[in-house]
Amino acid sequence: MTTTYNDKQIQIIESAETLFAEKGFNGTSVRDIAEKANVNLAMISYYFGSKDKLLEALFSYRGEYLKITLENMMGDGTMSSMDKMNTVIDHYIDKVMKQQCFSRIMMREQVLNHTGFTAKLIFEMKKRNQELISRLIHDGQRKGEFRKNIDIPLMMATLIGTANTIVATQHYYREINNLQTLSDEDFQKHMKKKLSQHLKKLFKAILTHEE
Amino acid sequence: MTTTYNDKQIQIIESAETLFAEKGFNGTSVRDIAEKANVNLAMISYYFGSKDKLLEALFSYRGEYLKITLENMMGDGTMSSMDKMNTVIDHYIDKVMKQQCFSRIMMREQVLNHTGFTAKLIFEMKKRNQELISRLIHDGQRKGEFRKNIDIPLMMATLIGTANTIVATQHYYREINNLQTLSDEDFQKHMKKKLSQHLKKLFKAILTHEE
Amino acid sequence: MTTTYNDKQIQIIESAETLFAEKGFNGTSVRDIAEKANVNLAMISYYFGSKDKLLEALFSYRGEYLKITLENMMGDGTMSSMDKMNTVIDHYIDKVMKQQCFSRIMMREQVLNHTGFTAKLIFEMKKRNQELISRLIHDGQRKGEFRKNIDIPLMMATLIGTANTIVATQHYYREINNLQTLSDEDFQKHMKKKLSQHLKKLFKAILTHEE
Amino acid sequence: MTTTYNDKQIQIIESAETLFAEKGFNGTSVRDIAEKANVNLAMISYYFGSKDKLLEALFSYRGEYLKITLENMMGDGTMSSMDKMNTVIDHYIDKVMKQQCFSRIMMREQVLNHTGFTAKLIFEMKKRNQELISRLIHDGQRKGEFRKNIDIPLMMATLIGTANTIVATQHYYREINNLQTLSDEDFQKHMKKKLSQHLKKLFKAILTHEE
DNA sequence: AATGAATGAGAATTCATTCAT
DNA sequence: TATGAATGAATTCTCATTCAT
Repeated sequence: MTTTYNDKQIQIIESAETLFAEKGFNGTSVRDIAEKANVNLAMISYYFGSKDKLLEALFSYRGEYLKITLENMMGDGTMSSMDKMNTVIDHYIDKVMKQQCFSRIMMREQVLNHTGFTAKLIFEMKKRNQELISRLIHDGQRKGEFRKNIDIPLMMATLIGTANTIVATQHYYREINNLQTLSDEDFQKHMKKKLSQHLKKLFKAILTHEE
Repeated sequence: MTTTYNDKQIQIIESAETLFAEKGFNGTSVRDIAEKANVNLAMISYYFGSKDKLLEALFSYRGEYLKITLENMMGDGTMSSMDKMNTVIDHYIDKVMKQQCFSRIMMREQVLNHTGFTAKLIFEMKKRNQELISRLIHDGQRKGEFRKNIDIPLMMATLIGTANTIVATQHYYREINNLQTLSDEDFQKHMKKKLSQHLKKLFKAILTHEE
Repeated sequence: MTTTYNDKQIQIIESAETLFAEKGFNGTSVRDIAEKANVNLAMISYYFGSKDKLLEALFSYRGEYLKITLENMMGDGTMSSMDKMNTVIDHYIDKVMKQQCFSRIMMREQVLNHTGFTAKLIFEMKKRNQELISRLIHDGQRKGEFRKNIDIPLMMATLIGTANTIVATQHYYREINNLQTLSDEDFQKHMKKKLSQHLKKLFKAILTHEE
Repeated sequence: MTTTYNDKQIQIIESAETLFAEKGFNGTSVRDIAEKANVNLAMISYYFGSKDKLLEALFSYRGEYLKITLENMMGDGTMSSMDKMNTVIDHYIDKVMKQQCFSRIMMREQVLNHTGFTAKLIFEMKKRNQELISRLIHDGQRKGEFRKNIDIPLMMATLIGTANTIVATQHYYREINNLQTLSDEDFQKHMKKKLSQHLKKLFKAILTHEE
């Protein structure tokens, strides 16, 4: 099922990713991509058929991430549900930060009235995540760790919305907190830690505090 | 400073808004806008100079909202800081839900590496909001209502990210919660109430709970 | 129903006609047409929407011919059926020779497995002509002028096939008959006369001779 | 002189023939042909050099037909000239019907202002046929079977034009005569018989009737 | 002998904008 | 003030062909 891409194709996909993140899908021309990827213009059609199909390829290239490790963890009897949730949070943050470009693209694309392949893919990712989280939460509720009446979609929106917003506007965050002196790497670490603490705190409040 | 627009111009701006929200800025052609607004194609260039300038016009048309009422409230000595914060939350939710199209556009545009007018405008909105919130929080801290060490940008990211994400993906929310039978209006009310409760709970946790 | 075209449009249509006749529809680029018509490349899309639509326009521009005069003649009680048929023949030859380019295009296009507008238009022309002829023939049969058992489609194929083939290969005809010394105009006249005599003779044989 | 083609080449040529007949030469891409022939794309260039050369190959592959049997018949002293002519007619019909695709292609290509190989080939075929027919007719005239003053090119145009037109538009013919219930094979036989009768009748009229 | 990968040239079309009126 | 007509530039994509292997 999972397509594998050769070096040239990956080169193209990753160049496209950067550009789509910077200028949007429609704002990026196939010419731009060819130039950035250092390949012949026609090669993009040759390999992917069309610009749309290239976007699809990008989604299947990036879409696989995350799944497996989390699903393994779910059955672990030694971890508390809250620990599991915190692991999920860290995994999600990790993903968003590792795939910043792709996250931007997804964030943008999900807002449009898409009907195509990507819309379906985004929907499926969402659903899969939703199901994972639901199971986790219901487990926690059964064990008495989590309170009843949790609005999962809202909770997810907080996870996704907060992480993506802060990453998308990280230069504001850096400026406001006077972190320009930090190296890029250190800043990323710093932001990641802060974001992790913040979201864990929020989730604790959502999952355990009585009204 | 604030430009006023005539009927034709507003017609154009609002048509553009809907289309930009649906199909993105680059995905919308000036022709589309002219058609939707029922005006002559050339009139758009005539009135706004260019498509970019039209986007700017949209931002200044929609950007004004919110400011004043909140600024008046700030000085009010009879309200607790938490009440004020809750009012801000409701105001923001209100804005996002009333201006769903515009919110989508902003969400999309803020992600791009813009260098133009809109980037500046978005930055200024953000800054103004940030300052408002900062004042409010520092007041609360001074009065002992709020705890120390609050990461304001992260908190803002949660407000903005959660609200926009849930609005942008409201059809998922509706489906998952089996709310298709509600009228559109009732669904909006329902979502708004839930979102308000959710965010207020989160803010309470952020602002008052000890680690 | 009948669209009217402005000067620019006619200029484009007629340039396209010549080129389509010379090099075929697919062998002609929009660029070629624009050049020949001395108009901007984009104007063709502007006026006709697409190359296909331009072909349609050509067909409706040229397709009207012939109809009316013949239909008037049909009711004429003073003419014999054979006279009427001879008039039809002359009209058809006239049309093919006046619209040589268009005739070539039709001849080519009718051979393809078209499914679009032009196929429908050709079919309708054929049908209309067929009906006209059928009425004429049945009249003649009722009056005892024509014999029974006439295969009308075959007869039509002879009319259409002979006229178009001779026109399409007129340079052979000219060469073989050593008519290069004639002026173009005189040659056309000559060919027309010969073709007319030939077809009338054939039709007389078809319509009146006993087996 | 006559090239022989190996299996792969014939596979390619015949696939090309079908496609050229369906969609025209310019409407058919080398990719289409490779796909239909189930061969590698590059093999077409490899074997034939270019698309144009492939068309030439098709013409020499199909062009040989007919010649020999007819030339043998010419010298036969036992047949009347009219019998010979009828044999030629049947042979031609046979050829057009057996090589329907190729006939369509020839019909289309002869209409274009070609200057290349195919134009020459078509011209030579025409000339050869013309000469054959001329000899036959002059024989008949010498023997008193045929009348004087026969316009051979016009007569040929009737043979070629009628046969090709009826074959190219056979679905009309079938529909109009309500022959949809016949099997394809039976319909072909029916059409062939009718066409043969029709043309023989016409030729008799041309060749023998006094004005 | 055969082919997968690659490409330059050119295809049709759409775009935002301009300009004469 | 408003607009129909027009256009240069850029878009995506397809094409026949080549070439290293």
